[in-house]
Amino acid sequence: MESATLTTRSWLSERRRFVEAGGNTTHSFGLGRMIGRAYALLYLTPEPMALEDIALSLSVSKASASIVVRQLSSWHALRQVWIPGDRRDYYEAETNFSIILKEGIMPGLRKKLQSAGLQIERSMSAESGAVSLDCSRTSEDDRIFTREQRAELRRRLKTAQSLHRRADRVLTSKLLSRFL
Amino acid sequence: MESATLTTRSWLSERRRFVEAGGNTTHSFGLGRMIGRAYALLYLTPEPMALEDIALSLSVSKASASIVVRQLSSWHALRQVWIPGDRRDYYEAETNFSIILKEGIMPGLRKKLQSAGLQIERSMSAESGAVSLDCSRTSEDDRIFTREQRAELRRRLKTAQSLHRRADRVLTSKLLSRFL
DNA sequence: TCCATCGTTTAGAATAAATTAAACGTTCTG
DNA sequence: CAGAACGTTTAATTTATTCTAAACGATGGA
Repeated sequence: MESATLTTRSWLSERRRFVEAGGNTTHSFGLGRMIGRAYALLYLTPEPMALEDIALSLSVSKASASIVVRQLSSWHALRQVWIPGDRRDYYEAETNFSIILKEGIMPGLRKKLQSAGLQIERSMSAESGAVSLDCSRTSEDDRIFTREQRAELRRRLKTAQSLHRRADRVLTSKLLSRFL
Repeated sequence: MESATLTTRSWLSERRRFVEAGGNTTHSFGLGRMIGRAYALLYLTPEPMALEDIALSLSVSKASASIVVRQLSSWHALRQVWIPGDRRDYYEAETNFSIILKEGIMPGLRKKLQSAGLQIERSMSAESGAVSLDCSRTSEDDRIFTREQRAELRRRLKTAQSLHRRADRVLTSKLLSRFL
């Protein structure tokens, strides 16, 4: 064992920078900063970490750590590890990104898209059900649409629906997973 | 022209619901609520709208409308329309989603990914540059990594880098655009 | 030129989100 | 059984974001 086992402090400060960069990345994607910081930390920590270690390393309360760990776990981005003779919960990063993508992120995305798709369908049936009247405009809020405009509306709703379907298909298919 | 030109109020309230749903969707994707509301409004409005119309329809100030319109324009999600004899700026929705995706969203995503990729590279060179020492631990903050752990770190950084590259390739390639 | 009408900027207020300390329930240990 | 060590929940605070009103510069008539 002549060659060595202690990394210099420079590497540790580099890891800190990595952690902050992870936080900035997730934050810029609208996911909050803690998520990226926690995952990045565990990604660059070869041994499992206990909740308190995580909290200390990130300089946040145990409560925050608890929440972020739960979030990451629900995305399959973290795996819980039990260490015999230790009551604490240990976590390590799931390093297989396609698992995180397939099991964690994609389902979440699909769920969000689904509610959008529902609204599109509702609007489509509302549009086709909308009775056209010639007179009796009851308020200023009412608006006139020509026949051509109504046709355009229908066209747009159809386009939106087809986009939605294709997006869902992309998320469902293994195609994207294969690439990532 | 016996058949008619005035949609009932029910359609207009449906449009309002569509607008709110759009807002909720973009909000759930971390983009803020106004973006989705504004785009949805213009998407379901066949004629171009002036800034103030948008503000009134969404019940927000002209300042907010101005900001959100600029944002959407930068994504190529809105097109500016000039109406002769009218000083105001009119906007209409870009209904070709692949343009929005290719010109507006993808470049933004790539830019965000790029800064993450930069950090990965920096960490890789820091890791390989990290000198191993046997003694002279200077502070509690220093940590021991075994040779195996350092190898694992390198492996993980490489994995992250390759994921990053593939993600960038997916965003760059026409593949995704073809599907959407 | 002067006034009215735009769209934008900005500083401050309102709103939403993240974070924490403290209380709580559980589980292990002595 | 009592106490300590966990992780979670909650209510309150802090922080960040979003939104607005007012001021501003620019542009186009009168």
